[in-house]
Amino acid sequence: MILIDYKDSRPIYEQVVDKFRLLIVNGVLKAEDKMPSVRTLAVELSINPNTIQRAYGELERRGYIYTVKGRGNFVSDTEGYKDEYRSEIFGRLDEVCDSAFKAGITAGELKDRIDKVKEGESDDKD
Amino acid sequence: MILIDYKDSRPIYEQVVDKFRLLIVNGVLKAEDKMPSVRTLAVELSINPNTIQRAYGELERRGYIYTVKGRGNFVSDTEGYKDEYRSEIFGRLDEVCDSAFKAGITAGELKDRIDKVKEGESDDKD
Amino acid sequence: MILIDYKDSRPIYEQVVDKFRLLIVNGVLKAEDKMPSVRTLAVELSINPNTIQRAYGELERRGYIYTVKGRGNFVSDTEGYKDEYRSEIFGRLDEVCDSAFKAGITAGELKDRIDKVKEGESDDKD
Amino acid sequence: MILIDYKDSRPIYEQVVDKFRLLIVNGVLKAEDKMPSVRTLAVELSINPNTIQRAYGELERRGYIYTVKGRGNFVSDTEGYKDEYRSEIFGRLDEVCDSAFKAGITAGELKDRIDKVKEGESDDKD
DNA sequence: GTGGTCTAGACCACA
DNA sequence: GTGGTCTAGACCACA
Repeated sequence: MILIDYKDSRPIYEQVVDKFRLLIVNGVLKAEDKMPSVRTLAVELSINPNTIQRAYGELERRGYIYTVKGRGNFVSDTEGYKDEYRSEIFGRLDEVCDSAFKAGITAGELKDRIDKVKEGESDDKD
Repeated sequence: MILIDYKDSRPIYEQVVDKFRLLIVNGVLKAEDKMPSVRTLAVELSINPNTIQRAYGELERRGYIYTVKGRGNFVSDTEGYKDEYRSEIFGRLDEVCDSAFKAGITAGELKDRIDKVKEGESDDKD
Repeated sequence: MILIDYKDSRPIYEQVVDKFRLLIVNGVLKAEDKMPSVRTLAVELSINPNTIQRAYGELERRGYIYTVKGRGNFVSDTEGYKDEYRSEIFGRLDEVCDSAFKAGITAGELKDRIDKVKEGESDDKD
Repeated sequence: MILIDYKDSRPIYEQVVDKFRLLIVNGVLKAEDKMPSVRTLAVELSINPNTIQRAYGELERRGYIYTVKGRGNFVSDTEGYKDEYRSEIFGRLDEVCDSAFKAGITAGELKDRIDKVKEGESDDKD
């Protein structure tokens, strides 16, 4: 369900947070779904439970999951977070555009690139 | 010329590297231009000279500047790096598209957004 | 009669204790009233019976209810506890005042606020 | 500067967070002041550095301090937080009033109590 | 010296 | 079994 990339310079707990966040905002994990237990996931990923704990703590703090003591962690109602995530993506796009225009790349070139990525995407599915 | 943001979580040396890199690839600093001396810049930014040294070392390692002993640091011929930087931006765009498509954002929506950013950009210049 | 909030960070048994305690000290449940049976309440709230048992044990320990073997749990004579509860509330008020004065809030501001809450209260009842 | 109460049921890291938070919102620690280093404070309080780290992380997340890598932690500009803290206190007062009115305590009794606390306060200073 | 991450392992509260 | 806290100790990046 989740894979750690040890070549990634980002800390492990952050990778775990991001992976689950994507699963949640993209609807793979749905509201009220049970998260894997801290210990289970720790064993599965060969990671220290403390590190998973930290990741789950972060996810809880950001509202993606909630904890019921003695029972485990569960996915929160996430509809609001989907919009937030869309805004975040558009924000990232804005930054790319900004850098691009400064570097003399035109809007047309950016749009062409989007089409290319879109095609690649469809190819994957075919 | 350069401003350090102490509340930015990225290390100072990295901020310095990035700022100069942008000035260079976007043509503000041109080939053979002299870089400010380590000491001067350190004083100007109230930063430890070791940190500037490290930033310059990194810029040299990546080919953006070169050192002449006893004379200082100079901007390299950067034409090649401009292409590299363009590729980097397109790479970032690819990642944004990827996230966007997974989140159900369409190519059309992305293109509309690009137009909006483009307009904002021109407004600034008017 | 009682609602559990799974997103509340407090343990479930504690929520149950507090809810009943309020019902008792505020006179909603009166001396000699029969408490719902452990099993009934467990089913009703979809909670582990052990958890209800623990809550009832705590309520008994603190004197709010008593157990008659084979017949169930009953509300104790609670007059004394009402005074105790009043003291508790005044104690909480003392703490708030303490924080308030340290933060530069005046007694007058606190009193005005009390009046506002009082008004809101009456409005609810009208 | 800070004292840990081992009889307090709240976790140590939370006590540390609260203590510093009060020092900051009540103006004892001012913007740009340097926080004690993680290690120093750990030794001083005979607490594991990890626990201090966690407390500082929480303070940073909530905006009270910021970290400069390799240099230490510093108090953020806190003017905004003072208002927030005042609101928090009034919120706590609201809850107390709520419980009080339900328990049959009158607004007048609450106000009298405030005056008493106020007097006690002044006595301390005399 | 300063903070950041992670592991190993213990102990506790809760269900 | 489930999460929460804490310690001891290591190793790393940054200034």
